[in-house]
Amino acid sequence: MTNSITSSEAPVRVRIAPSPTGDPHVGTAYIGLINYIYAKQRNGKFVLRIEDTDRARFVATSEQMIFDALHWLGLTWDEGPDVGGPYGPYRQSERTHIYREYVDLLLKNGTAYRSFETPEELEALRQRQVAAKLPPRYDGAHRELPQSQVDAYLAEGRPYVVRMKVPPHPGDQTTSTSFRDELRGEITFEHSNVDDQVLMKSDGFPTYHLANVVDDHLMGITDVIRAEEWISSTPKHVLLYKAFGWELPRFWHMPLLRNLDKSKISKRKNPVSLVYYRESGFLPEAVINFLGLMGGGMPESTGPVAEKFSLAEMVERFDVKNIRLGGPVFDLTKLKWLNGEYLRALSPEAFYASLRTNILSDAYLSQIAPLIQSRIETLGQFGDLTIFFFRDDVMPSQEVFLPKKRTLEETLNFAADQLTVLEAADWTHEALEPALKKLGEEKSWSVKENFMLLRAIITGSTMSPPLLESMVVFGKARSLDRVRRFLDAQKKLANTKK
RNA sequence: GGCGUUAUGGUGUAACUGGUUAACACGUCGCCCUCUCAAGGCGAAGAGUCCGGGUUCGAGCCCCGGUAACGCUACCA
Repeated sequence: MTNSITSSEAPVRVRIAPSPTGDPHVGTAYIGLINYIYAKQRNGKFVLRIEDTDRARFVATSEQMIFDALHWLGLTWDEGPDVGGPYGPYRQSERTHIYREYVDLLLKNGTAYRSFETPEELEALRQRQVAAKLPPRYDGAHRELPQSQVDAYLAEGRPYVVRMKVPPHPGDQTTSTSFRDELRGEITFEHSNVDDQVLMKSDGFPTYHLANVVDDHLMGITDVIRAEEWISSTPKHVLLYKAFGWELPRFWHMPLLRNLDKSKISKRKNPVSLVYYRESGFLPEAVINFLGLMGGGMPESTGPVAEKFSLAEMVERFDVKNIRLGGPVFDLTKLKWLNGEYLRALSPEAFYASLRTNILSDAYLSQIAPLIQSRIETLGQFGDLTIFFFRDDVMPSQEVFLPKKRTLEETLNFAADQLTVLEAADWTHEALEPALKKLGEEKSWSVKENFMLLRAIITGSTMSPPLLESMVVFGKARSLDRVRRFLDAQKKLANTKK
């Protein structure tokens, strides 16, 4: 079967739909950039929608950080939770009544069903399938549950999820779904490879798949431009559009940004937080320019000049036809060069102003000053104690970070544990202290050893202003990156010694 | 394992509807400039286009078959 394509006359409406689960991600900026350009070039609308349906991973401060980061890059949206618009609300947690309504629709027309298994039962099923070398998939046990049974379960208040009934079924005998990816052509999936996806979780929140399709339709989205990782999910989405009887948007799947080793870009191997880039002193122009280099899109470039362009120039000259599908490596080396180019191009006044707003801001310095006031005898010593706030290459030697009574291996393992704790923690003194101490107790590391190791990693020294206060001022993104870079460097060191 | 996607120097990209020794940028190395380090200038090395077939006078571009990498395979997005 082939599905019809949205008529090209419809006014273009695109969107990005980040999840507020942590720091704003460089991948969000990348997809945001492409969407922004696409909309601007066609006089379309660019929508920002917050996909906060995952309660477990929700981070309260994340949404504002996403707004700030995108604004920092100069990407502005026409509709969104903060600016409103005719298709709101733009926060999925405020639309749950809508999803419920549409799920009922599917339940009624026989394209979805309730499934009453517990997570444990599903896990057991999965284990059995994996053991038998079968593809792990829902077995459809509750697909055709008798109505009496469903009513009985419902009456006893048994929790359930709603699943999509992937054809073939009485209302739809098709065995495969094809859709057009605008960058790749037709892609086909056999239904035997499409799982009966959960559409609504037992907590009443929709999954991405349901919320996404419902919102895209209700918000009049004409072009879904998203990352390649969604290709495998697209048949589910197409099936949903079909179940609702809705017209399909165009699908564009952009290549995935990669680490140096070609895996999907990840915080373990690359700074991915936009906050990190801002706080480390990258200019938004450079970041945008660099992102624009990823995956092509700009016309043939054969000179040093052609590789440097502004957001406005991208809107002018970017062409989706030029997009390359190989996953581009997000290589900091080139970004740094580009950033240097932009820095050098600044007037001395602008450069100084940038320094003052980004690195030497009053806000930042006034937080640092109290940390060292009682620790210095002349103002001239300010730099001695605070240099780690302003350096990029802090890397303690083994004699600095390794506790006397610990082996290298257990120390690095503990540092990795610290990283895990820090990643999950709210970035306040009140939250960090107990979290770290708890870890120390669990692993039998004294408070002194515990904090000293982290101090060494963050400050590069065994002597510093109060650690936790310093980390709070230094910021989560950069602190975490410092720990990750430390672990990474130690790992490489160990490998070269072998 | 299954399904899907992708494949040009170390990295990002270029190469008109197949047409000369595969181009540019980053990085690397060398030289110049210079009190140092950058920046800047000049130059060099580095791919024969994942592999194997085929079509063609001619293939990075077309066809077939492999391989590898990556993604998905959650009541995460």
